[in-house]
Amino acid sequence: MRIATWNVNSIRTRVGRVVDWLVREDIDVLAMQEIKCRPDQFPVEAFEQAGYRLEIHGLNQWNGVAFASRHEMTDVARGFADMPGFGKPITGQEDVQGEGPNGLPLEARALGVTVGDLRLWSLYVPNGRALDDPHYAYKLAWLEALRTDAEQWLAENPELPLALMGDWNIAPLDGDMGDPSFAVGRSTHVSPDERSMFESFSPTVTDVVRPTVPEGYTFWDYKAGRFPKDEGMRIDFIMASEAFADAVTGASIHRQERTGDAPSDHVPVVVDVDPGRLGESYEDEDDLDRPMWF
DNA sequence: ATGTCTATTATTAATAGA
Repeated sequence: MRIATWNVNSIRTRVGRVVDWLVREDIDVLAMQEIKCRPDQFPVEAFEQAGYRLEIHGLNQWNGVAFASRHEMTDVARGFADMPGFGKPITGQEDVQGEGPNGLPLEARALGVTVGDLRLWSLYVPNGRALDDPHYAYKLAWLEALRTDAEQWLAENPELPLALMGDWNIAPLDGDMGDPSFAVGRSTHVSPDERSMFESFSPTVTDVVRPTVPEGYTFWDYKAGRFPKDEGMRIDFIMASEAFADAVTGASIHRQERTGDAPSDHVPVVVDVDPGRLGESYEDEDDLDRPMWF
């Protein structure tokens, strides 16, 4: 079972490339971010003809998250319970769809689905823009709410195979930052508060890609030749619970997808999961090759 | 090199966001 996350930077611009990649790489489930469209604008036919179902959460031309899956998706959640909104306070007259616990309009940044035993989230963490920008406080509050809710999901079910996948807009380690326009400790994505916030997700969820792929970026800005100079950033992550992590058999970052005609500025991040290693299969009589610590 | 992409509004040029 191959599960992936990819910030596609407009699905309408990228549909051919994304579907080709899904089929070529034999991907079962893809979490997309920055689809930049509403569901009625999403190019569903190309995915369906390739054998994928879709769940789409898009409110306007900004943000937007979605799943493409070869398998049935259930328990679809648009946003998580404590997710804050952003913008002008809602007075009741605006054309907004949803209001956060802070009374501000919700953005399309989180979509949860269940596939088999797996609980999967496609997440587009707010960028932050600048340390003194209101979007920066929003970023930290959004992440804190996500961590709070994720901790609760796992408190209710410690064996839940949960993955929080997407564009986290944080480069946790110095080696994850190769873009000289970001100063470690003094810019967004690499500030102490953002890195502390990222660290605070552990051990609830941990990075299941880095153990297999210790180095490499997932994003290169379009500007200033960042890709040819390999001045990128590692900001896309698959963060998973212990039950999920125990079933991971491999991982990869598809750097090649930053090349060629009209690439996204992000590349896909992939994990391979062995469903036989998940908790529901422990009782299977033929599952005798499972690790003995189960 | 205020560097490049995207989408929208309004009309082939401007704006805004990342």
